Amino acid sequence: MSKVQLPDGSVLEAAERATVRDIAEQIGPGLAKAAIAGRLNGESVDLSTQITDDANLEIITSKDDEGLDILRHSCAHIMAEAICSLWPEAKLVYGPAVRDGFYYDLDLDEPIRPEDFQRIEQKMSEIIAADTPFERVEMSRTEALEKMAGDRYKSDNIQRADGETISFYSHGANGFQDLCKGPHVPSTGRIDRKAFKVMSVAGAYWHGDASQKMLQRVYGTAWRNKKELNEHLRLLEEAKKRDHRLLGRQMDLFSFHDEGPGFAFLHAKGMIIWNEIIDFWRSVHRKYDYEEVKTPIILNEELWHRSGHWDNYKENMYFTMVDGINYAIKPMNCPGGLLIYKSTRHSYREFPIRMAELGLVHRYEPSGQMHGLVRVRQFTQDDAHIFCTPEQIESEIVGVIDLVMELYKAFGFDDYHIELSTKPEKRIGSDEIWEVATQALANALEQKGIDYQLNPGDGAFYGPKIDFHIEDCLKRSWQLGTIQLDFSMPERFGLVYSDKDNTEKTPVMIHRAILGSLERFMGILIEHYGGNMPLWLAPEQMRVLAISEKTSDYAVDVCKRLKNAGLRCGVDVSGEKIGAKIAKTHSDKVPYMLVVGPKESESDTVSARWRGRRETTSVGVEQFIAIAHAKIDDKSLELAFE
RNA sequence: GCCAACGUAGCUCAACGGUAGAGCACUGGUUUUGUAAACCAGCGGUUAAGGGUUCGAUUCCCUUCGUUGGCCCCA
Repeated sequence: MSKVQLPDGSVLEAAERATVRDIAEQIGPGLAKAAIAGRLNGESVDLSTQITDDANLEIITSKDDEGLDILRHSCAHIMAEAICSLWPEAKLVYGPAVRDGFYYDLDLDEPIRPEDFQRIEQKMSEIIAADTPFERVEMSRTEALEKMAGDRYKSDNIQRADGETISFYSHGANGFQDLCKGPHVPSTGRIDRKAFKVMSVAGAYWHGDASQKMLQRVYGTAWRNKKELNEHLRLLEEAKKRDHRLLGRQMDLFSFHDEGPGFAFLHAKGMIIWNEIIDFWRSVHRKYDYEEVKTPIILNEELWHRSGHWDNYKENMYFTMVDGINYAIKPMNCPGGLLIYKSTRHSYREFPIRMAELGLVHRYEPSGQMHGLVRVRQFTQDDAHIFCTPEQIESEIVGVIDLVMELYKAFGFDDYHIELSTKPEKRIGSDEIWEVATQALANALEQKGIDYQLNPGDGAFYGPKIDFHIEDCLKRSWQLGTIQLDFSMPERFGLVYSDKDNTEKTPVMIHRAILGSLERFMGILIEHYGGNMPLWLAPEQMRVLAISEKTSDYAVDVCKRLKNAGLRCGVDVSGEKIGAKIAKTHSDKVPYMLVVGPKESESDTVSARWRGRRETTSVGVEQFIAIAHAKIDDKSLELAFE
């Protein structure tokens, strides 16, 4: 007889050889029916697991996130069986649950094609309909290795598994079995036949190692019921509409061409957004006491040998030759900044020197990496290099974090995560220096009370870094800002300053970018707003729409007055009907539509409606100008007035 | 870079071994319009590029380039 404590604190007596399922039944038949697995002393287990001792137990249903994960993981097994029955030569590698679904990696020479998905789904449906139980078999590691001898993937998985007990799960009439630590749903029928879908297939390296064989990774999605699946599919469709690549074309902001893969062409409207971002960026940097510099794009190759880029970054660089001399196209701005520093003598009294640069860099990216504006081969970094004394490091980093927060907040980004990346394999500088630098970054984060994720081995080659990441509409994570501490570069370049005691010392250098790449930032921003840019960023802030050509003159006049007031105003005096003009303006995502007819013409007003709203508001022209200016100055996200 | 798919008019997509089509956009005309798309006509393509198979290729095969989804990397 064991005592089982439930999450609410109550204690149940468990009968001899009682299973998790039995306890669920003791609690209530409804729960027993909904149960998927249990959490026994904090560990996830099958419903069939026996309770042998006093324990804490929680029943997991599909309502729990973990329950959903288990459901998806079981669905991955079902898909694996389906695929193996269609392609008996397929070797299974690894199939976990992931966000929104699951995948299974397979070694199979014949490519699985999207046309095959329906066949796979059909097979999965049959397996689910058969509703056979998932059965767990345990054995020792040695036995498991023997059992899987000849299967390099499963043998490898066994060797990597924790603990000495290795488990297999089987289900289905044909005895499909797979190495797995579980837990699983009690039987295949617990998956909703109408709530899963095979989504895509892609290549994936074994162990993520590019030198290993490429496997086929089949992605699927699975939900509690059909309604949730449909909602998920709908959200994917919605996300596609927010894709900056699509909006960039629709809104005429930028384009890409075969003549320059990975090099963005910014159109006139895109440049308006670009310049607004930069104007704001400059104003904030002035406030934080930064100076701005500009360094050349092409510099002698020798400089890059000195900086360590040649040894550590050559594969990502472009080179050129002029007058028989080798030059490199800069992939980073730091060496140029160092030369500026060196061009005059420096005293500790000047420190910290905060030298910002909107620097255009080129980095060679393998062709499969490019992605709209967020992954390009040429981009503008909102870079800065801070030269300071060791004592100033922490306060400078805190200052940069404050600046990051202020900039992100203005764009409405509250949802980002921070990573601290440490010493990589390819690096310059001593271990001791790395330790000090890494600690300084960690201290600053802790001082600000910021949660962060540790990324061992992911630092830049010259120092550890703090990165700021944000997600795009398809939930892909992108790095924006970065703060990198560097003790090595100043030494390599022989940077010095005169200290209080009149000795020469080497300054510390902090590299930082906040928006990261302006191209990427703009791409993320477009998705963030779904193309509906706030007034201060909108390429066309308002458009005057004439009811008919009879009021064209007034419309043109109003537009002119708004332009003279510094507003970005357009006018539509075409022969279209007013309904068509409104529809067009709306699809162009213009914040304000100002309709004018004879009535407005007489009273010097406009009939205003704003993006997303059908009602109109009559407002005087001068009054509207004042309202618009106020909203632009506030960087307001809200268009409504009245 | 690797695996897979895709590339047809400015955009979104048809046609799939037998003369390449539609909607939107654009141009001209009719309409003079009161709040989410009036009507008519016209313009627009060596079907990404190159090679091969074939009487004939947009369609089948190969190569290159580009794009998309992943993997590995990264701002």
